Amino acid sequence: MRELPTAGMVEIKDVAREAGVSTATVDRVLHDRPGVRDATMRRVKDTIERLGFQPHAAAAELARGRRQRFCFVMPKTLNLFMADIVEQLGAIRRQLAARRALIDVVETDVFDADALAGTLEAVGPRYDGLAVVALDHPRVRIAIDELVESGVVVVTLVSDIPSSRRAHYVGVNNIAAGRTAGTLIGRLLGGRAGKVAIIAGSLLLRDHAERLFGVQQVIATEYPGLTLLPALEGRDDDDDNRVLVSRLLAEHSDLAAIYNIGAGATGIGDALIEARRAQEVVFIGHDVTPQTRRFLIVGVMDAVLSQNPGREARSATRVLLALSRNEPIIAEQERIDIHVIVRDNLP
Amino acid sequence: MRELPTAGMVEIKDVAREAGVSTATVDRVLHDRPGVRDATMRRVKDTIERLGFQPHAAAAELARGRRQRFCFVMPKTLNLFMADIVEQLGAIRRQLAARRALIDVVETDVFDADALAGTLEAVGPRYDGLAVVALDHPRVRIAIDELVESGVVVVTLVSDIPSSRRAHYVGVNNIAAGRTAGTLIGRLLGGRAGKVAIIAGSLLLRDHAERLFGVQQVIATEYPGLTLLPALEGRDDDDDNRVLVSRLLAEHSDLAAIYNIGAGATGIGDALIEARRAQEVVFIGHDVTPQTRRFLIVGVMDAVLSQNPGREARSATRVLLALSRNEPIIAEQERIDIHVIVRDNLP
DNA sequence: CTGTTAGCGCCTTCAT
DNA sequence: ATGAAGGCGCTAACAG
Repeated sequence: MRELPTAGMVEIKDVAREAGVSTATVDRVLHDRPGVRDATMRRVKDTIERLGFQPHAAAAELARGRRQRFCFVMPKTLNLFMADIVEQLGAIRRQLAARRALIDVVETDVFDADALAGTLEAVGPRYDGLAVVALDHPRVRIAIDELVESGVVVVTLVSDIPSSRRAHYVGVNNIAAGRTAGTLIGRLLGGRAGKVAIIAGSLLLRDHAERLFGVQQVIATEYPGLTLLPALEGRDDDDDNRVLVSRLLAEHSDLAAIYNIGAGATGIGDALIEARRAQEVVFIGHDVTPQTRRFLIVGVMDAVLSQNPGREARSATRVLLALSRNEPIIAEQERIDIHVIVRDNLP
Repeated sequence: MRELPTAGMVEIKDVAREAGVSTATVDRVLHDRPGVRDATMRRVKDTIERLGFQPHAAAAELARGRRQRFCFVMPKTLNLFMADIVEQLGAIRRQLAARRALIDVVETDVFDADALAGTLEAVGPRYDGLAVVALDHPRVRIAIDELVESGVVVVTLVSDIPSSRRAHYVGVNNIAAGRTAGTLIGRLLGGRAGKVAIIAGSLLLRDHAERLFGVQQVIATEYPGLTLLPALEGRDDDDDNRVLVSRLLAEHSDLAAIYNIGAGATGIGDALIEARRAQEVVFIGHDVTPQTRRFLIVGVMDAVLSQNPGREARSATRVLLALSRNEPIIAEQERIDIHVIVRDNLP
């Protein structure tokens, strides 16, 4: 059993006394503020090290008395996944109130680059930090970069713009998600040959495009028996998807699998059931919703790839808080991973 | 865009003034402390509600000035997964120092009920909270219950004792994990018939026993073409496992799948490779380690079920902190879920 | 039952 | 370049 020294009992005044300076000087050294001779600085740093001094976080937070404002810029038409994030933000808001930080949510048309960029320009400057579901478009990138330039912390959420100067991306690696879907399809078909259909919401969205890229990679190179049909876009809409899939099923008697890249799983599942081919066709999609949950249980869907909306909301908030206070973030803690959900590990 | 009121600016003294009482009384009401007339209490609660008062967490923490000590009771012989948890605790320790809490780690023989119970009795009373990798044995349960009785917060970690009075269990639903393994095996075999072997570490461990139960449930009821061989115990040891699997492969030419419930994947994988049946036999195990990672990439393993050690360590810490301060925990945030990892979504 | 008051440990003017 | 002193908002001990 390891007995730690009664750590954390050391306070600034202890350091000050030991180093023969005032607490103000220790504070200056602690935060790399100017106005301290090099020699003094070194001496203070040494004693901090020697005594193992750790500033008391609560005391610092209280004394600083800063308040911060964050804004989440979300899609105007919330699908279930996005709605879930917004709902979680409600709970988070309460916690943040106790830390004197607040979050607003604004909704905008994320498919319209001008609208999105306009929103960012309009609301951004009023906040210390922004989380944005980003459309990867030059106009949006510029708006983000300008906010960053003016000192606003920006994180991208769910969909990234890697070329922008955003501080952090909260979301999964979507190429890996697509690859995972590809591998699952290949393995679940167990060598069977046939056609694989991909339904996306919109390939303008970077997350959808990346998933498509990933699944194509795997199917094309690892499963020569499978033929990828051209990706279809159903705007994440149940009705559109139902029509698309009904047509697919009619045209391809050897359709072996469907990968739904975005939302609108209900339309696809219903079309499969209607055609009585729900059991024979492998169907993989994203996000656990009441619909996909039911489809998994009855065997219409075979696997759902998911990211935890609550975790993403909390991660974005933590990152925003930390970065706007110039504190470091723990990368490992903020990694969002892809879940593979089957009937038996549904949350 | 929703404009929130400049929330959180309300302080205790505002509430006090509005309610016509002193700050001390507000504080009493806030914490349900005795010594307040019913009428006053109601009045204060109303104004708190009306003003939307939220106590400033940092100020409260500073004023209270409590320090807490926690202890993690871990297995003496650390497998990679447990070692990972301990390593993460090192990082967490630093964060906790800033909150004036500290954690010790003690290692003990968790397979020996007397030793484990003895350790709990010996070290427990010195701490505000304990996280225990628990062996489900009456002696251990009693030790835990007595600690709880004396006011120590106890959480079980990775392996639970549901019948004990522990405040919380940090870990996955192992029956669900076993069921997930069963479904993956069944689906990956795609209707092929054959035998399924289960290798456990020790069925005395509740987590192993539960996984076994789960996998048996699914295979027996959903995949009649598959025959479950009696579970073998390899003490999570590579050498033992290698011998067991070599023998299995020799005896059963129709061995279709292996589910490794505990550690020691290397021995199993090596035996499969040696027998040149690595590709044909479906091999599923637990926990991402350098070994299982390599097996996944080269196709010896088909899927790994995993729980994130860092997340579990942090969750246990958060829960201990919250409960020992009489704060609520956010269940959803503390849920540990089972990850299905294939080659393409390796972290 | 209720109010007064002195901190908690750090940060931040304002002097020196 | 350095120090002294007053708060930050809440809690707890002590009066009344």
